[in-house]
Amino acid sequence: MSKANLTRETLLPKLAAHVLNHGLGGASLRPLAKAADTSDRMLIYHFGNKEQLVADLLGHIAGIYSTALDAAMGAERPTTRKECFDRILEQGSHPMMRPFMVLWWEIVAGSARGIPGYREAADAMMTKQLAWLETQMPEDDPDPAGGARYLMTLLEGTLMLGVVGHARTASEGLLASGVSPS
Amino acid sequence: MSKANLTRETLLPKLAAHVLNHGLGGASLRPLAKAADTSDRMLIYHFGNKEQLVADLLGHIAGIYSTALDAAMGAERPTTRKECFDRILEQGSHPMMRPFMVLWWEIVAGSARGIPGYREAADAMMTKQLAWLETQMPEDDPDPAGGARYLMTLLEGTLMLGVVGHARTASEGLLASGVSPS
DNA sequence: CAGACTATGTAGCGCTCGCTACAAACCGGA
DNA sequence: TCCGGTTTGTAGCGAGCGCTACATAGTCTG
Repeated sequence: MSKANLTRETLLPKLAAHVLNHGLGGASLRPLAKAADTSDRMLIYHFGNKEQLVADLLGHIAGIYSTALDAAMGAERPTTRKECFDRILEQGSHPMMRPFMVLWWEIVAGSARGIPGYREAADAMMTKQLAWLETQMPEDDPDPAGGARYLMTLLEGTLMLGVVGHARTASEGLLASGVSPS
Repeated sequence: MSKANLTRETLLPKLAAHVLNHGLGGASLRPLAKAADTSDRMLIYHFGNKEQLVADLLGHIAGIYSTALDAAMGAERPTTRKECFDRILEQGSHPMMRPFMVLWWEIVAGSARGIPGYREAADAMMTKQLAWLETQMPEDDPDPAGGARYLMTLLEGTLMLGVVGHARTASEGLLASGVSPS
């Protein structure tokens, strides 16, 4: 195995890939190490302890999410809030995003429980998403800032309901609200 | 220690109390047993294995939630959607509800990850909450069913944003939507 | 009272956990 | 070339995990 350049920076992408596929809470050092072609011994050496590793990993994942949003910045803006909402919801429901969404709820749960590092990562990702959403608001929207926050609240509620098998509840609610059809 | 009447039914309330204070995912048999004044040996004896214990526990907790909602059914209904939303949000934000909310996000995360038993419990709780919310809608609401679903989506989004430190984002969004002044 | 079945205590199995002790390999500068 | 620091491998520690084997106490039925 190539032992070249074993640093936090080269390890984090492989660790992130493993965590996206297998979860964060249940991840232990030895499987993580194997996923990064190294040993638990070296993970502790480079990160100090597991808590720091998880914190760094969450920061790295938040960074990935941020750059993914930057890359997804559409050229042409939607013309209505409804269109804006539908577009971002569809993007979040894309199968490619599934591992990320599964991990996301784990981060929310960790944030609620107060596990070190989780809250910060979750906050960063939401802040980024909000900023991104503001840029995606219709150009002629009377209140882009407030509208983005409103849409984001609706969006997160929709995603949560979807996760627990109540996607229909959300879509019927959105239909009644006039924000989104279907 | 009183060894009287050691059954699933007498065990579950004590187990639920422990889980509400210490989390579900990280809970292991021996601390759970101590919280219920018994031994890990007996937990396995009565539930078969840990997975079944967790499933039963989630069912029990969903039941607790359901009866709590029944008890919280207000005598006089709100007169506007905004009032309805504010009232239920305030109730959900009550400090007494905190352990339950923390556990809730763990259930959502487990549901997203597909852990057996989580999805069913989450679904049951949301279904119950929706039914409850429908009864709390203003009497003259033009579309109580759709309105309840809309408010619920907004509510869940608000709660999630609150958990990750974005309560302001949600309240500003609600302000812009006209549903809640905050 | 005999026997069967249920309920419980004690002890421990094999495993994984995060982490560490110790030594060897490597590598740059004197 | 030797030397000191950085990086890595091997082995293992103590603890906790879910779960089981085995024996025993209690209880109910015939």
